[in-house]
Amino acid sequence: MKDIGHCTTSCDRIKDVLARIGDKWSLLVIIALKGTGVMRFNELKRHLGVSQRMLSITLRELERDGLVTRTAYPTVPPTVEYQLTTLGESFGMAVRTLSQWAIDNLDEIDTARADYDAAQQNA
Amino acid sequence: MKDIGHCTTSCDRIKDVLARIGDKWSLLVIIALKGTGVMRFNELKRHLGVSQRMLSITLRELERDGLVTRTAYPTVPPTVEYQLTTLGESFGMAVRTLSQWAIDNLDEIDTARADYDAAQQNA
DNA sequence: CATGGCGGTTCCCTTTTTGATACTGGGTAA
DNA sequence: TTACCCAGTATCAAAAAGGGAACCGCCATG
Repeated sequence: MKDIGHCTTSCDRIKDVLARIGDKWSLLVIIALKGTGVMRFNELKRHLGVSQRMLSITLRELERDGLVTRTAYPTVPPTVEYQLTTLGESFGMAVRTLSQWAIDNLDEIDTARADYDAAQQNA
Repeated sequence: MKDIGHCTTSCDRIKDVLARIGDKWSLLVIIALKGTGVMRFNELKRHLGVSQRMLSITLRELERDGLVTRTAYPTVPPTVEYQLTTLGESFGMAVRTLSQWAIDNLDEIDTARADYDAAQQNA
């Protein structure tokens, strides 16, 4: 019998949502779209340095979750544009808080990490 | 020659910090400690439903990054307490924005997902 | 004619991550 | 005596994530 976490109120929901949109590429796509507004597939690919396979999967999931819209124009060569939905924008705001914190505090983390490693080496 | 992303200003830093503290267990530990104040190892383990291996790794990284403190008391059986540092508290604030968004919008994501799947099945 | 670009999908292979299990050691409760 | 608890560590197996290349149709360019 497994020990099921006693965190039914919010922990499980957070776990759920993190499992869905908490991966690296999803967050980076959201951030990119939030900054640029609308982007095409290969534009995102070059911008993020992500493989087309991962980008394809990531965008499909984000569209499925209602965070981005996909608009295809029947041109040759094909043109497909991605942009955030209202829900996606709202998520982008929350992500922005996190990424801003990251930018502001990365140096402090680096320092703490160096200190820790130095202390470990002496021990 | 690989295509190196043109996102040198903030994208790489965000990528860095997400690689460090953006994983599921780190975020959940931060949230748990933020809510409870101080917790012991097995207390966290039971609360989150995480394997001891992952919890051990996660806590060591969080301590290394200066986000949590680890205090061991030489009792028998051993007692080890974890709590957020000031930096960890500050990170907790940013995480809280994200987790609150998760709680508020998970239903909407579920709906969008169901709609998408239904539309796919008809196609 | 051959090549390249767009926006993907599919297959294969490698790397990374994660979970489960067993072990430590000493005190304490059954 | 036997079993359990805490706070881990070490090891192995399974699963997931991710990269690379090949392929699609179709048009423009060299």
